[in-house]
Amino acid sequence: MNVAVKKYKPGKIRERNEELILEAAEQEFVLHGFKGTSVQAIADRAGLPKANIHYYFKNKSNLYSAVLSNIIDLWNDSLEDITADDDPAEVLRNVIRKKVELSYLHPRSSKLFAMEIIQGAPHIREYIRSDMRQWVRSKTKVFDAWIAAGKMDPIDPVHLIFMIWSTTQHYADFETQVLTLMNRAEYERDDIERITNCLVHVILKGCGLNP
Amino acid sequence: MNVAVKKYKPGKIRERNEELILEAAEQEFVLHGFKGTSVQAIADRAGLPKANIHYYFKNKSNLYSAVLSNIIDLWNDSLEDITADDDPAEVLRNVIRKKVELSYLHPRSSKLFAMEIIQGAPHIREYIRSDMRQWVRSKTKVFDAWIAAGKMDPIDPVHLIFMIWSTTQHYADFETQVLTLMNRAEYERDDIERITNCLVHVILKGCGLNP
DNA sequence: GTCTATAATCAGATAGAC
DNA sequence: GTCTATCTGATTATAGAC
Repeated sequence: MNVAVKKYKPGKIRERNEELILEAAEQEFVLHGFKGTSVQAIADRAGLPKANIHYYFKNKSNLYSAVLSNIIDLWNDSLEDITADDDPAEVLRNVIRKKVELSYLHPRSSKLFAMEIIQGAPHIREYIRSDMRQWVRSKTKVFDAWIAAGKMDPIDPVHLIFMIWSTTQHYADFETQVLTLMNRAEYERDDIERITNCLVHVILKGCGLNP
Repeated sequence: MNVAVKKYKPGKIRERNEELILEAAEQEFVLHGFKGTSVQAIADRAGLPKANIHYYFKNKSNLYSAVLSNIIDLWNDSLEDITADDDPAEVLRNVIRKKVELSYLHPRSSKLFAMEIIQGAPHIREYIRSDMRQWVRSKTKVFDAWIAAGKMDPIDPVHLIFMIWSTTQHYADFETQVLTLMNRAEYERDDIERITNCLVHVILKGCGLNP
């Protein structure tokens, strides 16, 4: 039997408060950037005294890194297990659908990640240089195999990946502009379906695949 | 004869200093956002005392608006004069080329505009709602005419425009990520050519046009 | 674990000498 | 037009009572 069982819900408060703070922090960081966000504003949004933020996360920089780390985990599981034997059309269809879905469900995550990159990626430079580069390398190999096998047009795999990222994340990052230009208050399920179909059509057909 | 001619280069200093300040401000705003940027940092970068910034531009908000206004002017001249009689393939080729070129030549402008939108477009909401929406409306009519004439696949024109914007501006906004993943220090002329050709191929072919 | 009070620093903006 | 000095308020972070 676990000894901790006798203690009164030991990590429960901590877990809940950390969650509250991370959520509030993400919102504030998206609205005002890292430097522009005050710890006070995060505390107010989380409904906690400012000092508690410093109690749970040593300082603003640590908190920001924690938020970014959560985001990277959330967006990391796509295209995970493809091989040269898979059907490229089906793989691309699934990736595009998944990315549009993520943009729909977690626009704020995408926005904060985008802001970090736009500002020169000062906090995640190393992640891009190592993990992300490794990931891209392994995927491009599969694309190259498909091209060599004549399964798709010879599109540079790296730029194809950029194209999928940019077109799908655009609906999260530029949400404000997109919705205003479409004269809508927020995305509906229908919109997501239409966007996905549109992107799948253009990108797959553009790669010489059957949409 | 102009009376001002007798005065000692009246607007010269003002013009030069305003230019210096706008340039420095754009750099700082991209790096730290509106709230995160201090007037002192802009002054330091411009090589002027802080008080001069307030002399030329009433306050930080005015300066920021001036920078954004410059950016909008710079990016505004594309797709300006297309008609239903034009060849869609040629128009799209030119637009993509022009947008990639702008991203190459003025990445900072694109970045700052992107940050403003990501943060909810607090300073340019009205511009998007009026001028930009009007512009999109007029262009979609041309696309619709092309589709009705069977000149291209029935791709929703609005999403096609978003696709062109997102894929081209990605190379400016996500410059840090793109260059790191491509293992390069900066874009070369060759890269720009390759990127343009790749985007032209996929998008045009994806729309049922001849790349 | 929680939160008030406070220290030390930095921000935007302006007055006023030059 | 230029720039130093300064006001006022906000900022991060911490100390210490509860």
